[in-house]
Amino acid sequence: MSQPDMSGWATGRLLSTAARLAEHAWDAHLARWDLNHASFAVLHLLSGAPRSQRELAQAMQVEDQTMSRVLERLERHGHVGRARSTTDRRRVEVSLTPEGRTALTEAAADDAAEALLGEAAGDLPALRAQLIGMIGDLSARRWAPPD
Amino acid sequence: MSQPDMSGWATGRLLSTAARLAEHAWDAHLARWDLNHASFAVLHLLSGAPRSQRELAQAMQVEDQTMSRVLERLERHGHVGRARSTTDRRRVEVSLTPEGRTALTEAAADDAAEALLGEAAGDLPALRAQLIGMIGDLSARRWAPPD
DNA sequence: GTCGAATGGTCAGCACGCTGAACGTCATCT
DNA sequence: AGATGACGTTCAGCGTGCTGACCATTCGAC
Repeated sequence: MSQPDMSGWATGRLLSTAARLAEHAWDAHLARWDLNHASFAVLHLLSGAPRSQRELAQAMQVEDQTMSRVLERLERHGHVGRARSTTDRRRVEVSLTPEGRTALTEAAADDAAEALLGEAAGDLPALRAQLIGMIGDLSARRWAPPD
Repeated sequence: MSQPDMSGWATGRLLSTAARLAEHAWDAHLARWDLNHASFAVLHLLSGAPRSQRELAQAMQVEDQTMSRVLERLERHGHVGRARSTTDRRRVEVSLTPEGRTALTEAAADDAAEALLGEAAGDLPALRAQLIGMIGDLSARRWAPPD
């Protein structure tokens, strides 16, 4: 089957398409544990210590509202617990449940998706370096200080 | 402001984040014409000749249902017209309206987003080549023949 | 102490992606 | 011609992302 010619595509479209395909492959792998690309990354962030929702949102470069719903889903599936902080009752402390920790460990163990991307990308380290540089640049522009 | 350390991020997460940031910058530019990254790409595909919805979906590497709704929105804003084909009444022929063509021309004229990505990415041609290779590989796996 | 601003989360609503299921239309085979 | 299957589109529903608006809590200035 012939691939469409992508040489004329805008770079943004290439990025979105590649991201979608990567997410799809990853989600297929993570579905076993009722996880997906977003929630898995959150579990990973929580593996060290509990965090507030805003901390998680910032670490994921996502808006608070988005994180709120991802966590709602994670809680619904029993992967995390949420409890209002006792010292600051505005904050919600999010922590891994034992089930969440197990799921994280198992899902991270055979990371088929990362291996897949390794094959698909010619030079994975170079790609990662490019993406990291790009994210740094674009997110600095987006949340630029009102100078 | 210190960037979070992304060296530990999964590659899929890097891709998604970079794509989201690129889409955001692009959408901000296209909002003037009631367009966004998805609908703009569709207009571009239609600039040559009218197409059926399925053709558009395949060209965009997207499911039919998704394309259906993007087109519904484009029609609502007057950028495209949709008409049942006379030769095959299952098909819907999508064509640019004059307003759509004007919007496409204007939006494509000063493509601020592509320039932005050019700055953000160190080596844009290399990045594009990597992404194109990756999309080819991943989409072949996804829609692999039932061998 | 009180008032107002800043902070942390949530709700409502939109858009793009996906899956699964339905619908009308064509094409083919008998 | 009638049944069967393939095709093109849409509907229902979910998930992640966004924006804008709202609520409760805390902190600071007075």
